[in-house]
Amino acid sequence: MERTGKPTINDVARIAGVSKKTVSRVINRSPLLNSDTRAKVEQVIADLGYVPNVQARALALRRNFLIGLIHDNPNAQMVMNVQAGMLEAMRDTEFELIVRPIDRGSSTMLEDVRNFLERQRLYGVMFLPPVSENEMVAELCRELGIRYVRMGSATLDSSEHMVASNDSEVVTEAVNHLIALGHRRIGLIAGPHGFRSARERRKGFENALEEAGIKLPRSLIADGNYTFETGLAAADRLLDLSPRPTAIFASNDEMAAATLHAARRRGMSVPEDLSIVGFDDTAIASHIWPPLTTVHWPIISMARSAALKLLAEFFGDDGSAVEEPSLFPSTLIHRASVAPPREG
Amino acid sequence: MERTGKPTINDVARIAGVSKKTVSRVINRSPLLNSDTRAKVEQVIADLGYVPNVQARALALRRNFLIGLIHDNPNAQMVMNVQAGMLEAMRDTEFELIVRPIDRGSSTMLEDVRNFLERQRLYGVMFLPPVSENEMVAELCRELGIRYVRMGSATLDSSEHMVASNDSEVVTEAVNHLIALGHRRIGLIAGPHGFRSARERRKGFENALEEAGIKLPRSLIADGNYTFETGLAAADRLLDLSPRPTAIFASNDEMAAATLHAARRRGMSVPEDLSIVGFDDTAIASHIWPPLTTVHWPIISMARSAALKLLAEFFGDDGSAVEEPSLFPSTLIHRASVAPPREG
DNA sequence: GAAGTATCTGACACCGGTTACCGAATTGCT
DNA sequence: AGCAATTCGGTAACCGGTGTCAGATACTTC
Repeated sequence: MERTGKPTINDVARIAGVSKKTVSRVINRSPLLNSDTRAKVEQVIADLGYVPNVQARALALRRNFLIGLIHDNPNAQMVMNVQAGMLEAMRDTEFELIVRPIDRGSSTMLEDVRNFLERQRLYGVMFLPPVSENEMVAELCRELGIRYVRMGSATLDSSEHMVASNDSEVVTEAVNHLIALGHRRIGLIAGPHGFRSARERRKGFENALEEAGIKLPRSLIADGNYTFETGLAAADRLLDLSPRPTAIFASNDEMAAATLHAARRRGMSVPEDLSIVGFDDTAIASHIWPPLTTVHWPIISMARSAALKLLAEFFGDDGSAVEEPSLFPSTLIHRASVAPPREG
Repeated sequence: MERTGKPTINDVARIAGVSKKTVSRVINRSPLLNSDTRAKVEQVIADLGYVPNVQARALALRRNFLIGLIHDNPNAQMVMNVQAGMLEAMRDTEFELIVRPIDRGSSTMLEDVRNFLERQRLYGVMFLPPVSENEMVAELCRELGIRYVRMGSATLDSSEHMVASNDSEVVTEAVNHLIALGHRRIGLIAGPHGFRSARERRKGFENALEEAGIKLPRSLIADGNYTFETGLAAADRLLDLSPRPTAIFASNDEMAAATLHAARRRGMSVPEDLSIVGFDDTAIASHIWPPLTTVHWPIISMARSAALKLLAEFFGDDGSAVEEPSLFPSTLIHRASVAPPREG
């Protein structure tokens, strides 16, 4: 009998002189197995170079060895960082990453997610903001019995299902810093209303001004969408004001970069004529000139931790011993885009 | 008998009063089927909301409905763009995207790729540079009988397996532009030696100078790694030269942005004191100030096209009728980072 | 030494599809 | 009408694993 293709569990069983069920037990590290038998089977597995068939396991277990990433995020750099963090956690495991962008606006969004989850039978899934802020997708995962973790800017779920940051407080800190330098007319470029992170950051901004007793004209708040283009429009609107703001806090780095772009386009110097603070600390923040003072959002760590939460059960044994953190404090990074206002 | 969970092919067959084989034929659009039968079965499928089980099909067909993306690329924005292009092509299909970064340096790289491909039984796989330039991975796909497409900066494979651009020529064009403006001392920040794209771009650079009869001191070429950090170091080295170059071509936008950063850090004006040209036209090129003159590399289109090549067979019927292009011309984008040298 | 118990191991059905093969039904042709 | 060719649909085996449960073996206990 010619042996073609890869060896299967049957080949292993036959050669080792045991049943395939026993081989299955070896693969799945079943505890109730005689160690001699185990050693014998493992030897055969090694000799043959046997690798269990993923598809067959998926069928029998009704579960794939795939981790999903569901997102609807306008910020490419951020998505990339999340992927990097997750892949780091999954490195050298048998898990793979499957990426699924969805359309937040679509009326079939929830159905799309459901179909995706039901079809793929993922081992676990991670949601990025803003989808992660949608309570219904979490509900859906619970209903389908799928492990999930949500990433967000506030705690929305229990620790095992959440990695969050403290956006509000750190923005307050950043704005306090501007105030301490003497800024009084401080503009805000807000994020999209649908994002919890946008609301948290705005809240942090308003808290700082309120604490300092600064009354903020409504016109100093401009709306953006977390994209460069909307940031540019918002910045232009703020810089057209008279008197101009002496500092602007943009709710993410893309829009902060756009603010810098807008300022320089009209011949202003940064930070002399305008101080700028961003949020995220993505690559662009340190790449542009002057490098941006911004809030470091530890997104790679968050993503890694999220993936580890999903895999915790698989790694088993110590499981809860090395509990992954759920709150990741953001920190203010001082760079060159902030200075005292020009004239006191 | 209680019906729990999702309906299976057996349920459909029973209710429609046909055998599961017939249902299977309907699903797989088998041509030899009575249209009445087909209609009846399709009706039942619709009523039940039946969806074929992906895992079972994967097992039986020895093939998954997954498209892989294998990359080892330092440029996050580029990888993101590729994903966007591929996902666009895969939108509304039953295919999903599975992402696999690998470690080019690793001695087990080829084994890693093989294991990945063998385990996952992908429908097709796409390789990004620089892995895509490795002839052995292509050989591997042929051996395993897996559809593949390589993305690169030169034609390395037959049309159905390749999407390529014309880096060399367009760089020549860009440098000719600098020469026409009067630049004579033009620096090059080269990409890593292992990248075909880096060699093509360098070749284009050297061709332009040669055609113009400009002899280039070796010191005007600095090595980079396509990352911002290495670009910064290379730019610093070039700007330390005396006399300084009046223009610098950086082999990608990241390094061009770093050059701008380095120049401004030492108080130089761009483009007055230094002209800069980049390559890729990623987001950062238009976001920084001044916006970069750069080469637009149509990577999203390339990626979309690559994915469509992989899926061509699946879409079937017209198949070769709408042949996807394989060569994607890059074009020079004129923005504000280039001007004539300061003094004639 | 017999009975009881804990520990392994194997037979068999099953996950939900597909393919091979075969028989039945329909159609075409003389 | 009779026979072959063609089309359609069904049965059974298979893809390569896992769950259930009973049987075999080893170890205690009295």
